[in-house]
Amino acid sequence: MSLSRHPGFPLALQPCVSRLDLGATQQLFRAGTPPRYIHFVEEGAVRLVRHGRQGEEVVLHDARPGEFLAEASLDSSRYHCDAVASQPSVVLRAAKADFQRLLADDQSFARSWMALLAAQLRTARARVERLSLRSAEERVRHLLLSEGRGSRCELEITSSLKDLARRLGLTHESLYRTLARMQKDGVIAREGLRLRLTKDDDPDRMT
Amino acid sequence: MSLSRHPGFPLALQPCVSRLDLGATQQLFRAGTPPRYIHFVEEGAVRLVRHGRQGEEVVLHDARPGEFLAEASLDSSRYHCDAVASQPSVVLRAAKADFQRLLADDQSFARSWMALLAAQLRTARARVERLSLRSAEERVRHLLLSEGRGSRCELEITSSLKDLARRLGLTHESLYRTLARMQKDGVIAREGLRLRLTKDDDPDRMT
DNA sequence: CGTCGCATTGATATCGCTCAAATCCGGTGG
DNA sequence: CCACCGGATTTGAGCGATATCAATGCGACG
Repeated sequence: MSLSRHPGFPLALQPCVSRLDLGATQQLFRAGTPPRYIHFVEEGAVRLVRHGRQGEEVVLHDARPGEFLAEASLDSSRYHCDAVASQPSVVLRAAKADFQRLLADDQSFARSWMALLAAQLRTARARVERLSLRSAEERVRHLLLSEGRGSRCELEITSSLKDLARRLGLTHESLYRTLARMQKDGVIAREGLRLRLTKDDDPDRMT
Repeated sequence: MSLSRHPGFPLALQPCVSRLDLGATQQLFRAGTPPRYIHFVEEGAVRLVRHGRQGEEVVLHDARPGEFLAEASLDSSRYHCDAVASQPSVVLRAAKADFQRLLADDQSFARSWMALLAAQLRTARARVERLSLRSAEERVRHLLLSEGRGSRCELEITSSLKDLARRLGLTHESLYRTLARMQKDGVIAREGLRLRLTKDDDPDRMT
């Protein structure tokens, strides 16, 4: 089997792996079913969603190339969410048993796996904190300050602004208006999908 | 040393642990310094804060009892944020070296550590999902459905309703009103701090 | 008692949601 | 090459849910 590799995919796991090609909106697994594989996004994007009563969907996570899927479900008996490709995607998968054997046998693999879990936990908690903010502008600022790079907190939006709005718990209209207002007020600068804070004039600076 | 235990704290780690009492606003560690301990909140609350250039602070997370602090710092050479007690708190800590030795030597501890990370990841994502709901009533229903016990999703509130409101991303006034309305409408029943759903005429309930 | 914090309810303001419409842009087919 | 289409982006108007401000009752605690 020809297995082209993403750099983030563990070498040790490659012998056990198989590939899946998913069309957009194609489902990978479903909430309530028992997990039998560990999945890895090689190309595209796979969305973890849960559905409310009226069919409203909540995006728990949008996994991009280089990420594992539903790490949290590995040791539970059922998936707690649906996984759907949000665009044509390529996914690698390995049997759960193979993965667990590797965790037990390969010390360094286990370490990097724990690091990965911890990193995802951090970002999830940052998101909780972000969604606790009441105003749209504060959420945008929080996003830039916590995920932006460099002294200006520059951030390249990888998805559409519409998708970003949903991740921020806003409607896309609100996000558009908020970004426009922040830009007009000189708080941020925008070049296409690249955002950054503009203000570095420290009001408390003496002399 | 008398080491009273939070149920979430791993048994195997207890011999290496020491306690810290923190006053409100007392700092536990600082961004940029190398991590030397793993921390666990036993009582109170510890806030992870990152500072912008004008001293504006962004709360990345407010760690409550039963949570580890900055688990991801195990692999990085420096903390990426400050940790400050937001109220008088009790924190357990173990030397990073002890912790890592235990992870490497004790297979079952490593497994339970990964399970703990995964469980915390799940609850964090459940909170993200909850905060993505737009109405106060939906958030309360989500809380009961995802954390309640039994067929009626009974839930005992351990903190004050005021604190609960903050975890739900609401003001306490809104929560009071919402609970009162849901009770009047017969959606929930309330006995003090015990809540439960009264009717389950929900056709597509998940569980 | 007096004080402090939680719980509760009322009145009003405000921000984001909803519905609606115009524009832009990339892709697609004639 | 151009007309058309669908989705993203943007702006407008109005409404409603939640925040905000305010007042009161209540229980704990010194």
